[in-house]
Parts: sequence; structure tokens; C-alpha cells
Amino acid sequence: MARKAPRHAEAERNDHALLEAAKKVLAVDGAHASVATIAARAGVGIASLYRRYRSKDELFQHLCALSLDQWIRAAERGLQHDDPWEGLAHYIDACIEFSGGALGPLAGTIAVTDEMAAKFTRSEELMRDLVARAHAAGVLRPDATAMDISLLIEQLGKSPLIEQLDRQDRTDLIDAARNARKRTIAIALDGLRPGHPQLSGTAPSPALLAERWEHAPRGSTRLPERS
Amino acid sequence: MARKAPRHAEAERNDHALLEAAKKVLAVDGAHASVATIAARAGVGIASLYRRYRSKDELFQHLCALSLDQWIRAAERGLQHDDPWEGLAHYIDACIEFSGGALGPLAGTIAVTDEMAAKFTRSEELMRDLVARAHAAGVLRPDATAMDISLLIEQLGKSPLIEQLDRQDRTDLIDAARNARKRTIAIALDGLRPGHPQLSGTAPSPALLAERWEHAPRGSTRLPERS
DNA sequence: TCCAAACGGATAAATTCGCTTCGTTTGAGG
DNA sequence: CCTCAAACGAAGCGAATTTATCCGTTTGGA
Repeated sequence: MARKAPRHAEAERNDHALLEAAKKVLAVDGAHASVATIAARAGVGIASLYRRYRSKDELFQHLCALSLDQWIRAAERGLQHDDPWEGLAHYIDACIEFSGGALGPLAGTIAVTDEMAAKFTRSEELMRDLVARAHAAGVLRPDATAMDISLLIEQLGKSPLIEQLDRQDRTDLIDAARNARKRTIAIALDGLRPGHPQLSGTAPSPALLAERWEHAPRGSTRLPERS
Repeated sequence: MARKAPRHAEAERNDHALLEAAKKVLAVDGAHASVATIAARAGVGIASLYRRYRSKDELFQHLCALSLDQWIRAAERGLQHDDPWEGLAHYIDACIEFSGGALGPLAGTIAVTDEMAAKFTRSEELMRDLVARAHAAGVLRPDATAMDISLLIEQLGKSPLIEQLDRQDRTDLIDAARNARKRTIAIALDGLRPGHPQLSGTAPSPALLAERWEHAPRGSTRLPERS
């Protein structure tokens, strides 16, 4: 069996801290976030980052894959809800909450792995179900498509005000800002209920978003097995 | 009298192109946009930028002041509308359209001049009127405050999808993306109409946003007279 | 008590940025 | 058709970042 893991526990903790830190820093600094900032925020040395990920891009790819997992889980939990509207609303809330607008800036800057593309497809299917169920129950305005809702999530996930306050360490105000955004989200959700005038223009094609995850410029990079 | 302006016309055209380019680049690249990128996008040399503005910050300050003017004009035009709801809706639409999410990332990175602070105060007053009028006419949900609407505008102004497409020069898709965002905006506007359940939480304090423009770290920098 | 595994931070190498300097082009007045 | 000041574009400079590596130190199970 032998000496395999003298500080295995610490390594795993650091791995988690790194991913959490990367998400926060990405949300605040945008796509040009530096590895030094991420490592510092995680409270680890830079070498610990490069011991797990061969490059900055690989870290971001891993982060994307994990976020896609969260989307999938959120959709599954939404479908378990008995009330179709509550299920959809909780899904939207959850997606806005955990993504924190971190993935938007990343789009187009990293190579898309096969794994990521597959997870996106799965997530899209689940969401289509979620929306179809709400439509069938008549609790969602008929002219709102899954794409409309995806875009709404992306729009609301990124909050310039919260990012500014975060950047300036105004910890006294971010609670108020988060509360304020909750109200904005609630307003948008109300706009999704039935009983509103027909939306103008044609519904956006799902390809608009899908293209982001399907476009795989180079042979997919595979992450090394871990754990 | 004498030889005063051999190429005055070209200079003025370039000035305008610079400001327009700065807004676009800021929206796409965020607050770390470089002067080289801005000058290139405007189709002028770097020196032409520094001949008009003593520094990068001064260019951004001027841009902010101009945007605040646009906000004010949009609010005034909204108030001229006979229909209180139409006036408010057009105001929101206009603000989202021309700001393009350029000012959000700028917040907190440049010094706030007295001029900017004054213009923000004026813009805030006009908007309060706009909202009060809509409230009085009963065409706006009573629990939505001016702050709620300001935040909504800021949220919807910045579109990660459009920015990504812009960055990648996918000119074939940005029209579709803009149309898609129009739908998102329409949904949010519907959520502002009366007849929805009470918003949870307390209304955000106006200070949340105002603080951004009132905070004047150093003595205000004045722009050199031009024209 | 070992010693492999994991650690952190200094550091190398390359890039990027804000800004200046400089030689060239332009176009209205004479 | 010259003249020449005003405006131009772009190469270049030093300072500051950024990615990634190297190496001496710490840790904790066998």
C-alpha cells in the first residue's frame, strides 16, 4: 500500500478553496483575472495551483465543468418540485446565485472540452423539460422560450454594482446590494408570469447560446484523473 | 485672425470617433481597456488621443459626463411623453441602449468631478419625477422604487452574450443577440406593471448608487475648454 | 524517526500598458 | 502654387503585470 498521502487532506481542501476563489475573482476581475490573485484569495501558494492544473486555462475548464454540473443539479431539483412554477423559479434563483456571473466573461476565452459540451447538452434538455412543464401548467407566459429564460439568467447573474463593491471591499454595503438585486430578480420573474402582452420580435434561436459550448477549436483537452 | 485651423474639421471628427470607440471598447474589454485599443478602434493614432486628453482617466471622465448628459436628456424626453408609462418605458429603453453597459465597469476606477456629481443629482431628480408620475397614474407597481429601476437598467445594460460576440467579431450573430435582449427587457418591463405580489425585503436605499458618484477622492479635475 | 508528498514564495521570461517623441501629411491664407 | 502651423500616425521607452518554474521548507502517516 505504502506512503501515498502524507498531506492528502490539506491538498483536497486547497483544491476546493482554489475553485471557490477562482469563481469569486473571475466575477470581480473578469476574464483577465490573474493566477496570482486567485491563489492569494484561496490562501495558497501559486505552486499549489500549478500542481493541480497544468495551466490557467485548465483550471478554468475544470471550473466550467463544475458549474455545468451545478446547473444540471439545479434543474433536476427544479423538476422534483411539485409546483411547476416554483420549480422553475427556484431553478432560476439558484443559477443566478451560484454562478455569480463568473462564466459569462469566460465564454470564448477557453477551449471547450467534449465533457463540457456533453454537460451543456444535458443541462439544456433538462431546462427544456422545466420550461415545457411550466408552459403546460399555464404558469409561464406562453411566448417566453427556454432561450429567453437562459438569457435572463445570464443577464441577472452579472451585477456591476455588487462587483464594484466587492472590488472596493465595501463589505458594509454588499448585503444591501444583494438584497436589492433580489428585488430586481423578483421583478423579472413577475414578468415571466402569464397575462402580459405578446413579446415583440421572433424568439431567439437556441443556437445563439449553444454555439458557445459547441465550438471546440482544438482537440479537447482532458483533465487528469484526480481522487 | 490668421492661420488657426488647417485641419480643424478632421480634429473634431476624430474627437467624436474617439469617444464612440472608447464606449464600445469599455463595454467589451471592461475597465482595463487600453488606450491603444481605443485609438485603433477609432481609426486614429494614439497621439491624437493624448492631444485632447491629458491622460486616460481624463478621457473616461469626459465620457462619463457625456453619458450623464444622455441620461438627463432621456429623462426629459420621457417626461414630455403624455402617457406616464410610455415615458418611463422609453426612458428605460434609451438608457439601456446608449449606455451599453460601459459605465458600470468604470465606477470606482476614476475620480468623480464636481461636474459629474451635479449631473448625477439632476438626473436622479428627473428620474424621481418620472417614477412618481407613473406611480400617481397607477401604471407602475407601487412597490417598485426609482432605485429598483436604476438597478434594473444597470443590470440589463451589460450583456455578456453581446460582449462575447462583439469580442469575436461575430457580426452575423449580434443582430440576433440584440433582438434577444430586447425580449429580455420587455419581460422585465412587464414585471414592473401593477398587479404582482408584493416585493419581498425592504426597498434599497438610494445611497447605494449615489455613493458611486458623490465619492470624490481628490480635488475635482476640470476638463480643458474645447471648441 | 523517516521521507515522499505537498507546501509557499522568489524569480525568470515574456507581455502589456500608459505615455512621449518625432518625422510626415494636410489644407487654408497669401 | 507655395508656405507653415496644426494635426497626424506610429515606433519606442520604462514601469508594471502575468504566466509558469524552481527550490528550499514543512508535514504527517508508516
